[in-house]
Amino acid sequence: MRLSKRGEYGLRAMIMLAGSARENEPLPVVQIKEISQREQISSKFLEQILLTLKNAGLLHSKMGVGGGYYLARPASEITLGQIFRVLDGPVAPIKCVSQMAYEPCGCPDEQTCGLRLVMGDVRNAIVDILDHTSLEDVAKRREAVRQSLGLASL
Amino acid sequence: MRLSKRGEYGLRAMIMLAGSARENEPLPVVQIKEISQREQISSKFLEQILLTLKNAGLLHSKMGVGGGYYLARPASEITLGQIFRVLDGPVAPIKCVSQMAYEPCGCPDEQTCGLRLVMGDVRNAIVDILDHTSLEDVAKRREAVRQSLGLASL
DNA sequence: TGAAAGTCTACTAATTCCATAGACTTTATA
DNA sequence: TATAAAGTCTATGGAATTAGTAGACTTTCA
Repeated sequence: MRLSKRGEYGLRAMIMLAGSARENEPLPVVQIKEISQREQISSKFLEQILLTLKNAGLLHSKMGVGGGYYLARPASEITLGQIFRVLDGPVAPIKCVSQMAYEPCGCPDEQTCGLRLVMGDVRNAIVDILDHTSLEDVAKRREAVRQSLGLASL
Repeated sequence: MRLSKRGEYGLRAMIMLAGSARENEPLPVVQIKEISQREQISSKFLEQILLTLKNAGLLHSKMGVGGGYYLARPASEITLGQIFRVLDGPVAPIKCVSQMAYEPCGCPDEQTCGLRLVMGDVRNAIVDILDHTSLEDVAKRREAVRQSLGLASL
Protein backbone atom coordinates (compact mmCIF):
# COMPACT_ATOMS: atom_id res chain seq x y z
CA MET A 1 0.00 0.00 0.00
CA ARG A 2 2.88 2.27 -0.84
CA LEU A 3 3.15 5.83 -2.09
CA SER A 4 5.87 6.03 -4.75
CA LYS A 5 8.77 8.46 -4.58
CA ARG A 6 7.26 10.27 -7.55
CA GLY A 7 4.07 10.73 -5.59
CA GLU A 8 5.86 11.68 -2.42
CA TYR A 9 8.10 14.23 -4.09
CA GLY A 10 5.29 15.69 -6.15
CA LEU A 11 3.03 16.09 -3.14
CA ARG A 12 5.84 17.61 -1.09
CA ALA A 13 6.64 20.07 -3.84
CA MET A 14 3.02 21.13 -4.22
CA ILE A 15 2.64 21.50 -0.48
CA MET A 16 5.77 23.62 -0.39
CA LEU A 17 4.46 25.85 -3.16
CA ALA A 18 1.19 26.28 -1.32
CA GLY A 19 3.00 26.94 1.92
CA SER A 20 5.14 29.72 0.50
CA ALA A 21 2.09 31.66 -0.65
CA ARG A 22 1.46 34.89 1.31
CA GLU A 23 -1.87 36.57 1.72
CA ASN A 24 -2.59 39.51 -0.58
CA GLU A 25 0.43 38.69 -2.68
CA PRO A 26 0.59 37.05 -6.08
CA LEU A 27 1.36 33.34 -6.09
CA PRO A 28 5.09 32.95 -5.75
CA VAL A 29 7.09 31.60 -8.66
CA VAL A 30 9.64 29.09 -7.43
CA GLN A 31 12.45 27.47 -9.35
CA ILE A 32 13.01 23.74 -9.58
CA LYS A 33 16.42 24.22 -8.02
CA GLU A 34 15.03 25.88 -4.94
CA ILE A 35 12.35 23.25 -4.42
CA SER A 36 14.85 20.46 -4.87
CA GLN A 37 17.22 22.00 -2.36
CA ARG A 38 14.60 22.77 0.27
CA GLU A 39 13.01 19.35 -0.05
CA GLN A 40 16.18 17.37 -0.69
CA ILE A 41 15.07 15.90 -3.99
CA SER A 42 17.19 15.17 -7.07
CA SER A 43 16.51 18.19 -9.25
CA LYS A 44 16.47 16.20 -12.47
CA PHE A 45 13.91 13.80 -11.11
CA LEU A 46 11.83 16.61 -9.69
CA GLU A 47 11.94 18.32 -13.06
CA GLN A 48 10.07 15.41 -14.64
CA ILE A 49 7.55 15.33 -11.86
CA LEU A 50 6.77 19.03 -12.05
CA LEU A 51 6.48 18.78 -15.81
CA THR A 52 3.94 16.00 -15.46
CA LEU A 53 2.01 18.09 -12.96
CA LYS A 54 2.13 21.00 -15.33
CA ASN A 55 0.86 18.97 -18.27
CA ALA A 56 -1.96 17.75 -16.04
CA GLY A 57 -2.96 21.36 -15.45
CA LEU A 58 -2.10 21.56 -11.77
CA LEU A 59 0.94 23.80 -12.19
CA HIS A 60 1.79 26.69 -14.43
CA SER A 61 5.29 27.74 -15.33
CA LYS A 62 7.27 30.67 -16.58
CA MET A 63 10.28 30.03 -18.77
CA GLY A 64 13.47 32.00 -18.90
CA VAL A 65 15.15 34.34 -16.47
CA GLY A 66 13.11 34.81 -13.33
CA GLY A 67 10.95 31.86 -14.30
CA GLY A 68 9.78 28.89 -12.29
CA TYR A 69 6.65 27.07 -11.24
CA TYR A 70 3.51 28.22 -9.48
CA LEU A 71 0.14 26.71 -8.64
CA ALA A 72 -2.35 26.75 -11.48
CA ARG A 73 -5.17 27.52 -9.05
CA PRO A 74 -5.54 28.78 -5.50
CA ALA A 75 -4.32 26.26 -2.95
CA SER A 76 -7.88 25.81 -1.72
CA GLU A 77 -8.90 24.42 -5.10
CA ILE A 78 -6.22 21.76 -5.50
CA THR A 79 -6.69 18.53 -3.59
CA LEU A 80 -4.14 15.90 -2.70
CA GLY A 81 -6.28 13.38 -4.56
CA GLN A 82 -5.82 15.25 -7.82
CA ILE A 83 -2.06 15.31 -7.38
CA PHE A 84 -1.89 11.71 -6.29
CA ARG A 85 -3.82 10.44 -9.30
CA VAL A 86 -1.64 12.31 -11.76
CA LEU A 87 1.54 10.83 -10.33
CA ASP A 88 0.55 7.44 -8.97
CA GLY A 89 -2.62 6.57 -10.84
CA PRO A 90 -5.89 5.34 -9.38
CA VAL A 91 -6.31 5.33 -5.63
CA ALA A 92 -8.18 2.02 -5.38
CA PRO A 93 -6.17 -0.88 -3.95
CA ILE A 94 -7.71 -3.23 -6.50
CA LYS A 95 -9.06 -2.44 -9.93
CA CYS A 96 -12.52 -3.90 -9.43
CA VAL A 97 -13.35 -1.13 -6.93
CA SER A 98 -11.78 1.71 -8.88
CA GLN A 99 -14.02 4.55 -10.04
CA MET A 100 -11.37 5.97 -12.35
CA ALA A 101 -10.02 2.74 -13.81
CA TYR A 102 -12.46 -0.08 -13.26
CA GLU A 103 -11.50 -3.53 -14.46
CA PRO A 104 -12.98 -6.82 -13.37
CA CYS A 105 -10.73 -8.87 -11.12
CA GLY A 106 -10.67 -12.62 -11.46
CA CYS A 107 -13.08 -13.49 -8.68
CA PRO A 108 -15.86 -15.98 -9.49
CA ASP A 109 -18.68 -13.61 -8.55
CA GLU A 110 -17.90 -9.95 -8.28
CA GLN A 111 -21.16 -8.93 -6.63
CA THR A 112 -20.65 -11.14 -3.62
CA CYS A 113 -16.85 -11.09 -3.49
CA GLY A 114 -15.91 -10.45 0.14
CA LEU A 115 -12.54 -8.99 -0.69
CA ARG A 116 -14.13 -6.56 -3.07
CA LEU A 117 -16.59 -5.37 -0.45
CA VAL A 118 -13.83 -4.61 2.03
CA MET A 119 -11.46 -3.09 -0.49
CA GLY A 120 -14.31 -0.85 -1.58
CA ASP A 121 -14.43 0.46 1.98
CA VAL A 122 -10.69 0.98 1.98
CA ARG A 123 -10.86 2.86 -1.28
CA ASN A 124 -13.64 5.09 0.03
CA ALA A 125 -11.74 5.84 3.21
CA ILE A 126 -8.64 6.89 1.29
CA VAL A 127 -10.59 8.90 -1.25
CA ASP A 128 -12.49 10.65 1.54
CA ILE A 129 -9.24 11.95 2.91
CA LEU A 130 -7.33 12.73 -0.26
CA ASP A 131 -10.20 14.31 -2.16
CA HIS A 132 -11.29 16.42 0.76
CA THR A 133 -7.90 17.73 1.73
CA SER A 134 -6.76 20.74 -0.25
CA LEU A 135 -3.26 22.18 -0.28
CA GLU A 136 -4.64 25.03 1.79
CA ASP A 137 -5.92 22.58 4.39
CA VAL A 138 -2.47 21.06 4.63
CA ALA A 139 -0.80 24.44 5.01
CA LYS A 140 -3.23 25.46 7.74
CA ARG A 141 -2.81 22.24 9.57
CA ARG A 142 0.94 22.45 9.49
CA GLU A 143 0.73 25.99 10.76
CA ALA A 144 -1.44 24.82 13.63
CA VAL A 145 1.13 22.20 14.57
CA ARG A 146 3.90 24.79 14.40
CA GLN A 147 1.95 27.08 16.71
CA SER A 148 1.33 24.32 19.19
CA LEU A 149 5.04 23.59 19.21
CA GLY A 150 5.82 27.25 19.77
CA LEU A 151 7.73 27.72 16.54
CA ALA A 152 7.93 30.84 14.44
CA SER A 153 5.77 31.11 11.36
CA LEU A 154 8.55 30.20 8.95
CA MET B 1 -1.89 2.41 -3.58
CA ARG B 2 -2.07 -1.08 -4.96
CA LEU B 3 -2.71 -4.46 -3.41
CA SER B 4 -0.35 -7.01 -4.98
CA LYS B 5 -1.54 -10.24 -6.58
CA ARG B 6 0.11 -12.10 -3.71
CA GLY B 7 -1.98 -10.12 -1.27
CA GLU B 8 -5.13 -10.44 -3.34
CA TYR B 9 -4.81 -14.20 -3.79
CA GLY B 10 -3.87 -14.79 -0.19
CA LEU B 11 -6.79 -12.78 1.11
CA ARG B 12 -9.17 -14.49 -1.30
CA ALA B 13 -7.93 -17.91 -0.25
CA MET B 14 -8.30 -17.14 3.45
CA ILE B 15 -11.76 -15.73 2.90
CA MET B 16 -12.70 -18.86 0.98
CA LEU B 17 -11.44 -21.08 3.79
CA ALA B 18 -13.42 -19.07 6.31
CA GLY B 19 -16.48 -19.17 4.09
CA SER B 20 -16.46 -22.92 3.72
CA ALA B 21 -16.57 -23.43 7.50
CA ARG B 22 -19.89 -24.83 8.77
CA GLU B 23 -21.21 -24.35 12.24
CA ASN B 24 -20.69 -27.21 14.70
CA GLU B 25 -18.32 -28.91 12.33
CA PRO B 26 -14.54 -29.10 12.44
CA LEU B 27 -12.68 -26.57 10.30
CA PRO B 28 -12.59 -27.94 6.79
CA VAL B 29 -9.28 -29.04 5.31
CA VAL B 30 -8.99 -27.82 1.75
CA GLN B 31 -6.37 -28.70 -0.83
CA ILE B 32 -4.35 -26.17 -2.75
CA LYS B 33 -5.74 -27.57 -5.97
CA GLU B 34 -9.30 -26.96 -4.93
CA ILE B 35 -8.64 -23.40 -3.81
CA SER B 36 -6.75 -22.62 -6.98
CA GLN B 37 -9.57 -23.96 -9.12
CA ARG B 38 -12.36 -22.22 -7.26
CA GLU B 39 -10.53 -18.92 -7.15
CA GLN B 40 -8.84 -19.18 -10.55
CA ILE B 41 -5.31 -18.85 -9.25
CA SER B 42 -2.14 -20.54 -10.53
CA SER B 43 -1.73 -23.42 -8.12
CA LYS B 44 2.05 -23.15 -7.98
CA PHE B 45 1.86 -19.49 -7.12
CA LEU B 46 -0.85 -20.10 -4.58
CA GLU B 47 1.28 -22.83 -3.04
CA GLN B 48 3.95 -20.28 -2.14
CA ILE B 49 1.42 -17.89 -0.74
CA LEU B 50 -0.24 -20.47 1.47
CA LEU B 51 3.14 -21.63 2.68
CA THR B 52 4.04 -18.10 3.68
CA LEU B 53 0.74 -17.79 5.51
CA LYS B 54 1.42 -21.08 7.23
CA ASN B 55 4.89 -20.05 8.34
CA ALA B 56 3.38 -16.86 9.70
CA GLY B 57 1.07 -18.94 11.85
CA LEU B 58 -2.20 -18.04 10.16
CA LEU B 59 -2.75 -21.40 8.53
CA HIS B 60 -2.15 -24.97 9.55
CA SER B 61 -1.69 -27.84 7.17
CA LYS B 62 -1.89 -31.57 6.95
CA MET B 63 0.52 -33.41 4.71
CA GLY B 64 -0.14 -36.56 2.76
CA VAL B 65 -3.28 -38.22 1.53
CA GLY B 66 -6.36 -36.33 2.62
CA GLY B 67 -4.25 -33.38 3.62
CA GLY B 68 -4.65 -29.70 2.88
CA TYR B 69 -4.86 -26.33 4.59
CA TYR B 70 -7.12 -25.01 7.29
CA LEU B 71 -7.31 -21.86 9.39
CA ALA B 72 -4.99 -21.83 12.38
CA ARG B 73 -7.62 -20.07 14.49
CA PRO B 74 -11.34 -19.42 14.34
CA ALA B 75 -12.28 -17.02 11.55
CA SER B 76 -13.32 -14.46 14.13
CA GLU B 77 -9.74 -14.25 15.40
CA ILE B 78 -7.96 -13.65 12.12
CA THR B 79 -8.08 -10.15 10.70
CA LEU B 80 -7.46 -8.98 7.18
CA GLY B 81 -4.72 -6.73 8.55
CA GLN B 82 -2.75 -9.72 9.78
CA ILE B 83 -2.98 -11.43 6.41
CA PHE B 84 -2.17 -8.28 4.51
CA ARG B 85 0.96 -7.56 6.52
CA VAL B 86 2.32 -11.05 6.04
CA LEU B 87 1.95 -10.88 2.27
CA ASP B 88 2.37 -7.22 1.40
CA GLY B 89 4.26 -5.76 4.33
CA PRO B 90 3.42 -2.63 6.30
CA VAL B 91 0.14 -0.90 5.62
CA ALA B 92 1.42 2.67 5.86
CA PRO B 93 1.70 4.51 2.53
CA ILE B 94 4.98 6.07 3.63
CA LYS B 95 7.53 4.72 6.07
CA CYS B 96 7.62 7.74 8.37
CA VAL B 97 4.06 7.00 9.51
CA SER B 98 4.45 3.26 9.83
CA GLN B 99 3.97 1.70 13.25
CA MET B 100 5.41 -1.63 12.16
CA ALA B 101 8.34 -0.40 10.07
CA TYR B 102 9.11 3.20 10.91
CA GLU B 103 11.89 4.91 9.02
CA PRO B 104 12.44 8.63 8.68
CA CYS B 105 11.61 10.03 5.25
CA GLY B 106 13.73 12.76 3.77
CA CYS B 107 11.60 15.72 4.76
CA PRO B 108 13.36 18.68 6.41
CA ASP B 109 11.26 18.60 9.56
CA GLU B 110 9.26 15.51 10.29
CA GLN B 111 7.20 16.97 13.09
CA THR B 112 5.68 19.65 10.92
CA CYS B 113 5.70 17.82 7.59
CA GLY B 114 2.29 18.34 6.03
CA LEU B 115 2.45 15.23 3.91
CA ARG B 116 3.28 13.15 6.94
CA LEU B 117 0.28 14.48 8.84
CA VAL B 118 -2.11 13.56 6.05
CA MET B 119 -0.52 10.20 5.30
CA GLY B 120 -0.81 9.42 8.99
CA ASP B 121 -4.55 9.89 8.63
CA VAL B 122 -4.61 7.66 5.59
CA ARG B 123 -2.69 4.97 7.39
CA ASN B 124 -5.06 5.13 10.35
CA ALA B 125 -8.11 4.91 8.13
CA ILE B 126 -6.78 1.80 6.37
CA VAL B 127 -5.64 0.17 9.59
CA ASP B 128 -9.02 0.86 11.18
CA ILE B 129 -10.69 -1.17 8.49
CA LEU B 130 -8.19 -3.99 8.01
CA ASP B 131 -7.45 -4.59 11.68
CA HIS B 132 -11.10 -4.51 12.67
CA THR B 133 -12.39 -6.78 9.96
CA SER B 134 -12.07 -10.48 10.72
CA LEU B 135 -12.57 -13.30 8.27
CA GLU B 136 -15.82 -14.00 10.03
CA ASP B 137 -16.96 -10.42 9.45
CA VAL B 138 -16.26 -10.83 5.76
CA ALA B 139 -18.16 -14.10 5.57
CA LYS B 140 -21.16 -12.60 7.34
CA ARG B 141 -21.16 -9.58 5.17
CA ARG B 142 -21.00 -11.60 2.01
CA GLU B 143 -23.85 -13.71 3.28
CA ALA B 144 -25.88 -10.57 3.90
CA VAL B 145 -25.29 -9.41 0.35
CA ARG B 146 -26.28 -12.83 -0.97
CA GLN B 147 -29.49 -12.72 1.02
CA SER B 148 -30.34 -9.28 -0.22
CA LEU B 149 -29.81 -10.51 -3.77
CA GLY B 150 -32.06 -13.47 -3.12
CA LEU B 151 -29.39 -16.09 -3.71
CA ALA B 152 -29.07 -19.45 -2.04
CA SER B 153 -26.60 -19.86 0.78
CA LEU B 154 -23.99 -21.59 -1.36
C1' DT C 1 5.05 -49.38 -1.26
C1' DG C 2 2.98 -46.02 -3.99
C1' DA C 3 0.12 -42.26 -4.64
C1' DA C 4 -1.41 -37.99 -2.73
C1' DA C 5 -0.57 -34.24 -0.57
C1' DG C 6 2.38 -30.26 1.33
C1' DT C 7 7.59 -28.12 1.61
C1' DC C 8 11.34 -25.70 0.01
C1' DT C 9 14.59 -23.37 -2.98
C1' DA C 10 16.05 -21.59 -7.14
C1' DC C 11 15.23 -19.40 -11.30
C1' DT C 12 13.32 -16.13 -14.81
C1' DA C 13 10.77 -12.88 -17.74
C1' DA C 14 8.52 -8.69 -17.54
C1' DT C 15 7.59 -4.56 -15.52
C1' DT C 16 8.11 -0.60 -12.73
C1' DC C 17 10.82 2.66 -10.23
C1' DC C 18 14.21 6.04 -9.57
C1' DA C 19 16.72 8.37 -11.38
C1' DT C 20 20.55 10.63 -14.96
C1' DA C 21 21.92 12.78 -19.40
C1' DG C 22 21.77 15.87 -22.76
C1' DA C 23 20.00 18.52 -26.45
C1' DC C 24 16.43 21.97 -27.12
C1' DT C 25 13.32 26.27 -26.42
C1' DT C 26 11.91 30.46 -24.29
C1' DT C 27 12.63 34.82 -21.94
C1' DA C 28 14.72 38.80 -19.54
C1' DT C 29 18.22 41.97 -19.50
C1' DA C 30 22.87 44.04 -20.04
C1' DT D 1 21.31 41.24 -29.83
C1' DA D 2 24.02 38.04 -27.30
C1' DT D 3 24.00 35.54 -23.27
C1' DA D 4 22.63 33.36 -19.27
C1' DA D 5 18.83 31.61 -16.79
C1' DA D 6 15.21 29.06 -16.66
C1' DG D 7 11.80 25.32 -18.21
C1' DT D 8 10.86 21.26 -22.03
C1' DC D 9 11.34 16.88 -23.85
C1' DT D 10 13.06 12.28 -24.91
C1' DA D 11 16.06 8.59 -24.28
C1' DT D 12 18.62 5.57 -21.55
C1' DG D 13 19.96 2.49 -17.68
C1' DG D 14 20.49 -0.02 -13.34
C1' DA D 15 18.02 -1.93 -9.49
C1' DA D 16 14.22 -3.70 -7.44
C1' DT D 17 9.85 -5.87 -7.44
C1' DT D 18 6.31 -8.83 -9.22
C1' DA D 19 4.16 -12.82 -10.82
C1' DG D 20 4.92 -16.80 -11.82
C1' DT D 21 7.54 -21.78 -13.14
C1' DA D 22 10.22 -25.79 -12.17
C1' DG D 23 11.61 -29.49 -9.83
C1' DA D 24 13.39 -32.18 -6.24
C1' DC D 25 12.08 -33.35 -1.55
C1' DT D 26 9.20 -35.02 2.62
C1' DT D 27 5.25 -36.76 4.96
C1' DT D 28 1.15 -39.51 5.39
C1' DC D 29 -2.38 -42.79 4.45
C1' DA D 30 -4.29 -46.94 2.50
